Amino acid sequence: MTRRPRRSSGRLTLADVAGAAGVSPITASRALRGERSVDPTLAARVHEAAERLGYVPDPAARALASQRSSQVLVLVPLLSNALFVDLLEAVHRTLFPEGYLPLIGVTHYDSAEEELLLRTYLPHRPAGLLVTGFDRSDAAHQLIAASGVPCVHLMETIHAPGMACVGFSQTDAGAAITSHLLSRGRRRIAFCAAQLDPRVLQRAEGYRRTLRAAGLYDPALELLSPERSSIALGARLLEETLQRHPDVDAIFFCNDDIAQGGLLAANRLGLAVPARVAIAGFNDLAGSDQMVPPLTTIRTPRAEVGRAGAALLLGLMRGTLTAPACEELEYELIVREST
Amino acid sequence: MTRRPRRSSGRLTLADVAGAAGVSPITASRALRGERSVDPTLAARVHEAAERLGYVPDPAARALASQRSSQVLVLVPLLSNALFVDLLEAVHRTLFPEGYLPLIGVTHYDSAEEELLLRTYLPHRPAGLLVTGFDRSDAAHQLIAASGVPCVHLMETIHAPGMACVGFSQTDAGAAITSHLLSRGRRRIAFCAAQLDPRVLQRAEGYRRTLRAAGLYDPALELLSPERSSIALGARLLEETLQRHPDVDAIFFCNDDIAQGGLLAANRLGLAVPARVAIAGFNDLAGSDQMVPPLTTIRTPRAEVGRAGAALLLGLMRGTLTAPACEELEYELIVREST
DNA sequence: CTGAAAGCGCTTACAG
DNA sequence: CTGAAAGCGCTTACAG
Repeated sequence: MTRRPRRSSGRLTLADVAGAAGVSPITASRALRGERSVDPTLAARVHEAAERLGYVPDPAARALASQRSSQVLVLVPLLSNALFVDLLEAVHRTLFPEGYLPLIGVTHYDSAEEELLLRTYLPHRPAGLLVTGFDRSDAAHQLIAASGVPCVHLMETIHAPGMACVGFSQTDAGAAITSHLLSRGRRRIAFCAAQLDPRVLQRAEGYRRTLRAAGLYDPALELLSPERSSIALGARLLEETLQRHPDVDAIFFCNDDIAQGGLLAANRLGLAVPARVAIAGFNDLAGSDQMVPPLTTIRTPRAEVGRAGAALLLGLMRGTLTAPACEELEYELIVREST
Repeated sequence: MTRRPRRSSGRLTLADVAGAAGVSPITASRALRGERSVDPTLAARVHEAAERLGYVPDPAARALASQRSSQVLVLVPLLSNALFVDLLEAVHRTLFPEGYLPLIGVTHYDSAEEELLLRTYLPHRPAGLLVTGFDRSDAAHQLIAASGVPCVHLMETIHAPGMACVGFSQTDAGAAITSHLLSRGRRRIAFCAAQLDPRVLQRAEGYRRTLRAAGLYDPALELLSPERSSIALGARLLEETLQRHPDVDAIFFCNDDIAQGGLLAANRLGLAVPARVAIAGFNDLAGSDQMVPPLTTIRTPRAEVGRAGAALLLGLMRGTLTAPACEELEYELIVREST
């Protein structure tokens, strides 16, 4: 019956485990963290004691002493785009089993919000950082660099030494679906976009490049809305496009949600798809295969981006990977009946 | 030019601020935390110094010393249901400005996963806990209770003293939409459901109660699938229902995503909605108003649940609220052209 | 209202 | 390979 210390939290500590195992706390600490400079017999005794007592290390104490927490900050623009949900799921599946805790931050495509999230979370000394794309404020860049926290950029690729990233070519993917529309004999191909984040603009570039090469580029056929992407907006974009340019015979929507909205508007207006107008989307989101007719789109490798990005970060955090790498993944054209 | 201490992290500490303000670290700590037992003049000097130096408290040190972090663990079943995204957004908007950091955990409707998340995050000593519903393993319940962390239950209400919750009556809402279908003259009303989580089963109860009261309940018209809810599944459920029971004249889908899928299937099959079959959903998710025809549904107050739940938790965490309360919010029947 | 001391539960850095 | 000491940067508990 020992007297309770003045400020004990009642929590089981490393000292308890060490005592039970008959070693010093430092040895127990080393054994539990898997440092291999520990006698296997002692290590086994420590593990057995920890197991038996139900010991769980205190993350706060660990973070304070080591200047590194086990959390990984993941910054995504939005949760309402299923794309990022798939990404986050893959990140979680990769990081969590390895002992890292993903911490989701939502920026709403707003660089001030992103900066605030960084300012708020960086003092927690996350073990790693996963961010979407490259487009952020200078202050945000500096915060990340100054923190020294390993960082991987997701969804886009770039050719810059020292930058770690995993993504795919948004531009090429935009070009691929435009080429597909051309191959279907379409000549007046419109581009409807929302949000206008960097990746959407890259898809626009792919569209322009392809149509210019075919001598069919007409800037008037681009309808770019800064509004948030939504099914309702897609409907409006289709209506507006066809009203202004009745000769349009195909529309490439920058994202499946507005494409679905456009398709539903066509259904409502009694416009035959693809006979009157072909419709293509981007991302292959849930429901696109259930539209009437099913939607042609680009299947983007977001789960793979999440997995590979997290794996890359794992290497950086553990120091097993020294040079930051950039991985470019494949997308896939999914041709369905809407084109 | 002081010599750098052995293990300094280079970080600005409370002692630096205190030194600059000419007070002791404890006084600086108290001033910064807004304790009011501090001379206003000194407090101002501390704030000024902190501001000038750009001091940011170390969350790990704070958590270790106070046995409480500023994170709030929020457990939701899924991120792929827009319902929970809206909930999380509202929680973030309420908690973040008050200095609390929401930490999202996804359970996938799996009690083992929920338990693991709890075991993993509870040692971080979150300031509060927000969980979805009441249905969890005994072990999970005990973990929560033993942690002593204030907890608010979201989305459902219950009559149990000591339980804090914010939700609405899923049963009544299910009854309301069923009544609406009856009022439209429908007599063979089917219920199609997926996921079968507690809240879906409560909606089923509302459906049964209403049809029994009308003398029109037929258990054969319930199609309950344990699969995850999806647009594709909704299509299958509609097809199966109408094939087995050609006399069905209305379907109440337990969630808008399967309702949208059912509606699209009806479009595909050329079934007139609502003439041949009326279709109703639940939750009023994005796109439901854009369907052809637009979908009748129940608008659930998930953002309000998130806001009120977080506000309740705030009171509990700060001790300004002593008795846990239960708040029941309103849902709204949205009648569109599909019924 | 203010402060010197102790402590939160770990890990680092230094010895051996 | 192992350990005693010191330290991470705060807050609590006790005095005054």
